[in-house]
Amino acid sequence: MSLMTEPVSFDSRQRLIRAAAEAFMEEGYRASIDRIAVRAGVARQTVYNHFPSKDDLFSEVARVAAGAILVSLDGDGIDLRARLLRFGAVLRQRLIGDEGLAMFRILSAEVPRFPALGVAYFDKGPGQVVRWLADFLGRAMNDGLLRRDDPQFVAELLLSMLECFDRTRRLFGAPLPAASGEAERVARIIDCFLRAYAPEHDPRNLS
Amino acid sequence: MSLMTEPVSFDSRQRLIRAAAEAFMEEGYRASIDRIAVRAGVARQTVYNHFPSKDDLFSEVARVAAGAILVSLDGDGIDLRARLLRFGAVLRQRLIGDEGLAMFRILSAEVPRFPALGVAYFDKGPGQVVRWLADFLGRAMNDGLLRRDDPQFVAELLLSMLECFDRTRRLFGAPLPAASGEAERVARIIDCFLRAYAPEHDPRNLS
DNA sequence: CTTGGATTAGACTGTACAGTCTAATCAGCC
DNA sequence: GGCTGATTAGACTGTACAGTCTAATCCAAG
Repeated sequence: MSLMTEPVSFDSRQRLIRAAAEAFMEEGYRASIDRIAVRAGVARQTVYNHFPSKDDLFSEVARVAAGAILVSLDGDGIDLRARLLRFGAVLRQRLIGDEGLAMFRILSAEVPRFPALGVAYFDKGPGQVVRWLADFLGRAMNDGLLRRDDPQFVAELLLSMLECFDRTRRLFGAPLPAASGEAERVARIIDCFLRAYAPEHDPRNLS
Repeated sequence: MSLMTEPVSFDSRQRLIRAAAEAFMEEGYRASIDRIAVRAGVARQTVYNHFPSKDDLFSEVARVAAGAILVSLDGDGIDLRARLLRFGAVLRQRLIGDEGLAMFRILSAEVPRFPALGVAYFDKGPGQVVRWLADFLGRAMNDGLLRRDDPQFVAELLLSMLECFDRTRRLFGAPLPAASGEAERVARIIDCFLRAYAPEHDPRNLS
């Protein structure tokens, strides 16, 4: 998590942001400027040289964090299921990994005091993932690989399926369901999704 | 916010808990004992007559909140789809309604400081809903109304589908997808679920 | 009326913190 | 060397707050 010590004051700004992120993730907004400064190996005044206030530092941390949850859908040449499996596995790391979880905690808690920040974060982070996924799924529908439906809705549905209650569980510190490894869980979810969105070719269809 | 003035000191404990819940939902853990007391129409010392510390008051609020998110699956006599629709609609009120959202925000943020509380909340609230739903779905599987699978997994999957990214969206203050009313959204989700979990060979359970 | 438990306002303590200010120091660069 | 801008430690201010204490007051039940 922490970078090895670089030449002090190479770029204290980056180290500050990183240290602040860690501190906020551990302590929430309670993390004091002093502790953040110590963590960054920097004087308190230096913090204020870079950021006018704690709120500004926090906003900067959130901005960086938004980029950190992006998951691409790269993977030409492999089939739909394999691509979704890969996507799902990475997405779940982002959603229920320690770092993503901690960021989610503090951001969702503080958003009421930073409304604009909340929207911006959503838009550059989770919202962006939805857009990419919707785009991807829309193309798969056009290729006849998936049942036709509103891609945005389907993307959101798939994302929540992948989350599969595990984020809630982990947020409250409840143990994850004993069973089977991550990979298997992702596979079960994706297969369930593909069953629901199989192309309509076969005789019976509802709609 | 305030209930009509009851005979003062009828049961200041209940009024305190309610006031504290409102204050915590608005301000997070920042809500001060003083403001909570004012809100309850009570002296600060009275708060300490009932709860040894702010943390204890907070824990009590969380305990009450856990019970408030429960959703039953009552509804004998109507078919599976109708029951799920009803369940889904109520569940979504709990998940993405203002109150549930605010509680989720503060609880998930504070859980790291109250690990036992987090687990207890999960167990009496969300965890209980999962158990009920798993039980219900398990019975539907036995009745041949649903494809056979691990009921716990399916319950969790259905819950996350119902949440459908809307909680995340609302947590960050992003607008809900313009489209169609709640009822239609629930129906789309439930129908998608029923498609994925139609009995394997004889799909005969939609209205 | 009297008594006892709950309640009240308000003063008080100690702590944590954001943010400012200053004077000294360090770094690279001419 | 000497200049410049960033950095440093530490003192300082003002505020918010949890929690305690006290002395007065209310209220219900005997």
